[in-house]
Amino acid sequence: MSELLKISLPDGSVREMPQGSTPADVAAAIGPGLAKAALAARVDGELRDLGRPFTGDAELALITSRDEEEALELARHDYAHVLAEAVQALWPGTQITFGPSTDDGFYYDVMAPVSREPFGMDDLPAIEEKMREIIKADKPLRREVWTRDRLIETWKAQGESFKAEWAAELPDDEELSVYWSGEDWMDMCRGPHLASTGKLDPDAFKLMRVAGAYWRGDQKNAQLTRIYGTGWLNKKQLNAHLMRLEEAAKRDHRKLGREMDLFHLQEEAHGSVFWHPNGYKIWRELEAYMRRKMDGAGYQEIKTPQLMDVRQWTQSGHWGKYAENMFAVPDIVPEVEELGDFAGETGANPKVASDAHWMAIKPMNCPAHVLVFKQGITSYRELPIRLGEMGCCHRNEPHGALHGLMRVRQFTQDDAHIFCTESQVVEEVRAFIELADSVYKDFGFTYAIKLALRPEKRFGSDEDWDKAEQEMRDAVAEAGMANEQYGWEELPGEGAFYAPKLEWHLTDAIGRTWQVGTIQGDRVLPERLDATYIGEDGGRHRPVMLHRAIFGSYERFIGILIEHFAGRLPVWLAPVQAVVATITSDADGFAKEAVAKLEAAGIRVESDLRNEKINYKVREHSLAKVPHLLVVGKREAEEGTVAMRTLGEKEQKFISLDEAIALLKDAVTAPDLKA
RNA sequence: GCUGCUGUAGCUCAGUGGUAGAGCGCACCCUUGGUAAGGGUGAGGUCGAGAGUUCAAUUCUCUCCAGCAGCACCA
Repeated sequence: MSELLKISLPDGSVREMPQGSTPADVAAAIGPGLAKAALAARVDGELRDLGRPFTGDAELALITSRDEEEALELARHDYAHVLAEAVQALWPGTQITFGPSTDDGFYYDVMAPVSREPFGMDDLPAIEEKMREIIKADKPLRREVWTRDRLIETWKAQGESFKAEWAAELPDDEELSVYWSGEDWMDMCRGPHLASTGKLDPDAFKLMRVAGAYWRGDQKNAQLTRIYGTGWLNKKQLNAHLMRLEEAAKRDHRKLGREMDLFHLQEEAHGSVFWHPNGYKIWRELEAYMRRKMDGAGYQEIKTPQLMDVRQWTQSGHWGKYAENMFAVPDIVPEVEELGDFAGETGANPKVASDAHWMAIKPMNCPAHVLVFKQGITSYRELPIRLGEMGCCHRNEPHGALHGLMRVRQFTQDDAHIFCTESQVVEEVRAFIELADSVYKDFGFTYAIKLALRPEKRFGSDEDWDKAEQEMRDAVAEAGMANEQYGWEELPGEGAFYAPKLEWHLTDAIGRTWQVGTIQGDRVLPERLDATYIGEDGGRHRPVMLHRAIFGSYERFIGILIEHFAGRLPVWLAPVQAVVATITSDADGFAKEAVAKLEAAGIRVESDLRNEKINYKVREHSLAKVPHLLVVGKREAEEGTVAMRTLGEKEQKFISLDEAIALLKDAVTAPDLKA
């Protein structure tokens, strides 16, 4: 009976181990270093505890802190358990419910005992201290399999009504396990866990905040307190994370937008941006840039209606699927008496007749682009047709999702749709990949390309999806980007319901990623809206429609730029590219002359003739992130020179006004216009 | 949309059951100063909106709105 188990390792070797062995035993057999470093095991592809015996021959991979993703996940899950243990140790009678890991940490939902108020921020330091004690005690974490009845009874006996309820509802086919922390605390958990609490770094976590949560996310249920923490493998990682948060706060585009007077938001139009002159200068510069890029790439710009009859949206399928996120408008002229209080100050709603005919504000541009394509008869000889639009769209986003420029209700896309034949798809996608690459490089971004594959709920046959996905792969391969350098990755299940989606994820200056560009091959909408072209054979054919964008939305892209550059935009985008500041009023005349010349040279320049000291002016314009400051005093006025101070540089240049103009003219040139 | 927190001057924030304060900014005056804050004076607020409790509400209660954090969502 005591046959040896065959355990295959990632290097291809096979180790024979006695029955009842655990991954920990294998680690020990390989070497003491590995035994110490091992955190968990992957057994036949499933993450397991080190101490859980093999049930037969198995493939084993040992997880160490070098497997960062798994190690972090394990550590965060363990921090969550330690958090729960700490809270119960401090306040016996606290009920625990559920505590998973999150993107950068963990949380646990708990319910304070009746004897005290719900937990608040003030309680966090004490909980952290207790957590450190538990970690330092290095309590072994031991798995046991229990019967359902025993679980339920134990929880009931401990007054843990939530856990008892949950235990009763766990699926039948699942082995029910508990984990002991030492001998005095246990929690029901599927695992896996680290071997002991001591595997966690007591200085690599921090409790961040508390928030309310309902049991099972349902507001009819009891209200719990969710305690959030961030957790890492070591203190260095934690500090880096905290630094990132601090740095991100400094770069927050909402804060910088106010300080730099770029835009504002207010409740009467929440989710829609009021662009100020400075902010709109950035927008116009970007728009002009994108027009040049798209004109150069064979796109034709169009402009389509903001409002279309609801029946058009019904036909395209949007009304059925997204009506609740669309804005609809009754197609009526309000009569004066119907306006009632609406015309006054109380703000009551206008009356809408029950038989009003409804229009909807466009949430996207594609149906209108198909309608443009469908005008007249198109020959295959005209394809591909690339229709672009700086399309202003409205989506009624969930209110809790709105966030500065990043998530808005009104936005403008650098949108375009390419109508082409089946055989042109790969080449069009490849050309787009290169266009996108040239744009992101102009802004200094690195990026990853990912392919979002078919979702569960989808239109079309599996063969169609096979083909559509392969087209995208082929195009990326032909562009030479299906590799690690371009972060190439496929994301199963994340595509749109009608098509796979290539996505561009930019990495910003502090390592965050932003999904901006996308291209999707769509065969559904041309079908629904009956778009056709005449083929070589004289018959009607369905074009493929490629939806694509590079910035995504102007609003969001500007937000990303502000955060990426921390407000110090490249000179060609800076709202104010130079300020001429005087030292004394003797130089006012020369300053005005300099401003006039700079303006004539196409530079966005302002003068600062205020009765202030030069120190004050330097400080103010530096804080305003003006890239170039031209200081003129009596001496410069007499000599026709300027003292040019560039943001971020210590040295200033003493040069003639003409030299300064030449330097600035070069500095403000958009990257695509540089030689 | 869900949960928690927040809403006081243009901005950042303090404060109070008897209708409010600071710093910065702004205006005016003095100062003409050579590279990150010169000095003085002054203006500026229906304390998010509505209702309730109260002799009295910016303050307490409720409802709504918006913002922030997280979650869910993102064609």
